[in-house]
Amino acid sequence: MGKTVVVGMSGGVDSSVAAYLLKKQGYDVIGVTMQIWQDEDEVQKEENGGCCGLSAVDDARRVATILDIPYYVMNFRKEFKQQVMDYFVEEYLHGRTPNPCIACNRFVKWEALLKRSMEIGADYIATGHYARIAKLPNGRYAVKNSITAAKDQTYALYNLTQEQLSHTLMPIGEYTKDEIRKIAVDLKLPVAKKPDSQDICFIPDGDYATFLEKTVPEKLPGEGNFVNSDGTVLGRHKGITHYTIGQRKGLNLSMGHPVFVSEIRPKTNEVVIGEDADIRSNIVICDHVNYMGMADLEEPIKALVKIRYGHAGSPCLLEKQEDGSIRCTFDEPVRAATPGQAAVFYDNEYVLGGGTICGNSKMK
RNA sequence: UGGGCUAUAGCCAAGCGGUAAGGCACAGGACUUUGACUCCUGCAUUCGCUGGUUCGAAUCCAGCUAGCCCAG
Repeated sequence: MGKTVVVGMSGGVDSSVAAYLLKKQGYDVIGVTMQIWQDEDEVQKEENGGCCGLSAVDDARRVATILDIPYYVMNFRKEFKQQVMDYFVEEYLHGRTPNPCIACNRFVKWEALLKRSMEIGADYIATGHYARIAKLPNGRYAVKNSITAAKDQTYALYNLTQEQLSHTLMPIGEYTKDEIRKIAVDLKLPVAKKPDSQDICFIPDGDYATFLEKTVPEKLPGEGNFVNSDGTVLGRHKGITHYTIGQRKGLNLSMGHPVFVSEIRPKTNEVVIGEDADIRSNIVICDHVNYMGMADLEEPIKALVKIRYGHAGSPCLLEKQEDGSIRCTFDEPVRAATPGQAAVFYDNEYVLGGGTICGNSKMK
């Protein structure tokens, strides 16, 4: 009897083809779409479909029918609200910049979906991520990069646990985006031409600041001062939730040359403005570390570290500190290491682990 | 009140008689399963105002207005 796998189907091309590939490989495939943020009575808006998009259910169901696999819709709104949306809001209120996709992957797409999938008798869950999973010689599971450098989603997956990885399949990682689209076209899947997802799925218009204003108007800190490193007031800002480290646009400060947000101070409600040089740092500290390809960090090691999605990665030395956090000392300064974002450690193509950036050499 | 200086887009700023550089900001687009960064495109029929000289003025002249500086 074949193994059973639940495929999280977003209604997009990638997860649709993932379901097809797994079926072709002999698995008993069950398609599941996770309802996470959209309201039932609000299912009509369609256009940009995030990874967990709006037309998700309709499209996924049609694909499931074509592939002739069982299909269910599961409700994860509660988990998504708590683990992703609430976290997202809280981070901004504390002057940090969250990455909701990472939280969603860890706690919703994997934790919650895996649990429920196991309950209905599945052996694995699978998604349409451009990444692979490997079991290393040391016995640990690690996310491995996609074969196509142009589309690599390992960064957003660093926070998965060994337990989760051991029950996960990622068939898409063996293909390029073009190949996936071609497969979809050949299968005549209705989602073959669907554009890639982008933006935060629960904020389709990308205007997260307005989202915060609607969600927690009473908690927003309000206007404050832009200051430079001397403390000189340069102007007024719209509230710290509107900014992130390294940001240039939207400051409305005409200094004659580009300036960037170099620090956010929630306590004084100040946004510090600096030069390009001011947002480069050699040392980045991260906590809430998740060990993946390595079980722990006993001795300092060299690694490639990405400090944001799409970052090529920079060489640095990783050292574990007494409190369990990890200090990354980069060979060359990195730009705009931002608290709340993730630092993900790589050994060539494998993810060794990662953590949440909590500070850099420009901060005390 | 005398004397001097300066007035060019939201900000800074070239221009010096031949038909308005550039930077910043801003807007739109590209890129992107987070926020950013980056890249591309756009952005003064007009030079404080009113007249004059000239084939032709932001550029020269006069007056007016405003701001700055020095005298008092």
